[in-house]
Amino acid sequence: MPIDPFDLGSVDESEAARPTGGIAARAMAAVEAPYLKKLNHEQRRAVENVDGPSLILAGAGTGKTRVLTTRLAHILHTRRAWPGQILAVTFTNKAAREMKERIGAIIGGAVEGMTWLGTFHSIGAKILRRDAELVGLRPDFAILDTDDQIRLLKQLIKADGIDEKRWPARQLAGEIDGWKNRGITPNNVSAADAQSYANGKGVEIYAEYQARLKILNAADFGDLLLECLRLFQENPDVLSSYRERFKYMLVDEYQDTNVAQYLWLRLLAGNAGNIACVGDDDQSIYGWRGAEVDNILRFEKDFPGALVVRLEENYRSTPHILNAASGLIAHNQGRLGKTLRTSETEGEKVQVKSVWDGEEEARGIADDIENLQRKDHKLNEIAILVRVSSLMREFEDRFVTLGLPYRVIGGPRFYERREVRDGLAYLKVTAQPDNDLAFERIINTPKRGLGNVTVQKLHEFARAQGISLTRAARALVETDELSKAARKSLGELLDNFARWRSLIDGLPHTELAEMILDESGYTSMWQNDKAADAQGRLENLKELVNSMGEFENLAGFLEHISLVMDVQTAETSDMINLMTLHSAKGLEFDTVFLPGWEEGLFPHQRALDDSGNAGLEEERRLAYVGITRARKLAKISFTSNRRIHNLWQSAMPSRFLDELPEADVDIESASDTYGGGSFGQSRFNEDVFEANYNTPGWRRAQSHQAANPAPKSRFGSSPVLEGELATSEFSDTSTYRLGERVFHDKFGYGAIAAIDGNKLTIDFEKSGRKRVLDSFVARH
DNA sequence: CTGGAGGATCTTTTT
DNA sequence: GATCCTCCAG
Repeated sequence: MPIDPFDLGSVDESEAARPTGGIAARAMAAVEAPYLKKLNHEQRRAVENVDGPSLILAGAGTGKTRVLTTRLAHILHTRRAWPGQILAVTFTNKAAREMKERIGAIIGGAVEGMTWLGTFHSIGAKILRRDAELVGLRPDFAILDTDDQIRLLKQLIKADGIDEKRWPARQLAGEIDGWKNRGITPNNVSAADAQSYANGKGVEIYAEYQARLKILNAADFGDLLLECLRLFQENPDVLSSYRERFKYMLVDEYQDTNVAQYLWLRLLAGNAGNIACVGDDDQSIYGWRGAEVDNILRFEKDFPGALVVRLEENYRSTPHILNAASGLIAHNQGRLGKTLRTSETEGEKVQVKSVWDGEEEARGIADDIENLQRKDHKLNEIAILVRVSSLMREFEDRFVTLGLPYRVIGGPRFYERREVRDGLAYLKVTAQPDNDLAFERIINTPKRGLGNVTVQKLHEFARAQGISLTRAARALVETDELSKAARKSLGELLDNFARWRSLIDGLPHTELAEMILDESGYTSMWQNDKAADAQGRLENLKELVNSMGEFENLAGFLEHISLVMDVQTAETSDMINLMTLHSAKGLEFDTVFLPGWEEGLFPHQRALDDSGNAGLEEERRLAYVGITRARKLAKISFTSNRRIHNLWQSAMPSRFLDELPEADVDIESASDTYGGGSFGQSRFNEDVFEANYNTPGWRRAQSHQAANPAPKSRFGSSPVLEGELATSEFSDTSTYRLGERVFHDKFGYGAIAAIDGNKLTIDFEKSGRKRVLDSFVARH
């Protein structure tokens, strides 16, 4: 509800007088603005201390967004700044959108004046466009996405004679992104970093790549920040104009900032900046894409005298859920430390359940959901949070079988689908004739006889002449350089583009888009495709054209989609929510299922291998994020057997399970984790096991286990039968004796505690009691 | 230049 | 299991 008595929407920003937060205004504010009444003591401190740097540590469910938006409203209300003088940055478009909506709800129309509210990248792009020439670009530069980036790098790698098999472009793209995230230009890549790709050649290509971008008049996502930094550093006058403009700065999710963003913020904030950063070090889960938890841990050093407010009153979860999450996260070393509390007293314990395999896990969770549904639990209020998206499949299969409605959040995004990207490429070439990457994408899609040979010739010519591909094509069509067929085909394509281009101003852009897709043959390409998904692709193309309707013209649409890759969906029907732990951050549900808590999967082996203890701590934060999404009930499960890449692996319970405080956890004893069950047996055969025990992951897990023997687990002690192979090829009675010491490839050394036919129960020294087949152990 | 076969690979995800 | 990529025969 708009409550602003000053009607900021009508204030004329151009008038000479600037709001100074004068005595009168402050006095009015002191009369206790209504929006302040809804806040608790800590929140109020965070809102009212608007001058000077402050760090707001907002634990999960402590009203972070409310504080952020109220603080903004407070600045406006007390007339300390105009809407256009506040810089407010978020990470995602979704967050920016939400913030805008919520501020709008407090201050009304004045939110439209907040022109500097947006993501780091969109604000970076805006700043760059204003002074593009100063960094060697034109104001209409194109923004490349990851796909374009990789295709461009491939060309450079090939041109440099590097074996692309050995050194994939994707890897170099990752390295370059990493450098850009850390604010590193080609000139100051460290020697050690440089070695990581093609014996140091990576840096040369990085430099070539930057040069190419300038020629193409393009910037990638990293450049939107990195080039901004250069702009500020090389042009003090530009920097100071922005410093003067931004009276107040707000940063959301500060724990996710990377070095480049950090430098960007510091430059803009200056020494005495009124900068407020909101974040939670315990929810930093994006280290793998450059986020530096260190930024938040170091805040007080960076901004001496900063006010630090901890929001610890949790309004979301029950005490057991909070305690379980707190107990878990307490195992991390590098944290600022917060203790969440709640005034609630009731609630169920966190449940932990052990199951045989992924199928049983999905079945169990689906059963639970049906039971909840009978008790009128909304499906919308249920979420399943998985570590990796490949785990979603089992659940989807089960839900489809049962007819339970569900939605996948995250997942492959609309603008990343092939057909949408192709369609966009046609539009881009029409609007931006020199967009080489877009042109190359569709030059032979649909097939029109313009293959590698032709494209290579165009490239050579374009490079030699220093012109773009379409210009090169235009020139070569007039000559005999190309084969007759290619010449004809290319000529037609160019004529088409010229015609479409001439219609840009004459035809509504949605109609033009339809025309382009039809006349280029792109639509019929999919119409003639017999593949099952062709129909869906055609619908996506329609949707693409539809979505253009909201924009004024083609150029405006293209600018929007290069920065906003997500599509806002107004999904209202009642469905189960299925997503990765990463995309769950910021959301909350009454009931949350957390499947797949197994060593190697969660914590993920790759995180441990790549980043060691830091990786482990990030995984633990991810677990913390998962548990704290739940308001009333959290159900964790793990399997004994997991199929990964179509290979069966036996799994150990996640170490995180042992880190949950016992008092807050209920262990649901394994229904049928081993032996005798009606399922599971037939899935195993010796081949699978052979394969299993030889995978790299397996060996890795073993060496890891040997290096850090896990403490005896409350969960690991339930016996697990390794492969139910009780068939004729094994003797019925084992030749082993009770008490004999044996060695098992996976579990290590142990003593035989019981013998049942060819099944042995063994007390392993490192992994507790297991049931295994005698053929998997050796006498020691 | 095209299409199909065979091979390698496979966290997380935003902009 | 699925996808993406390369290689080779037509």
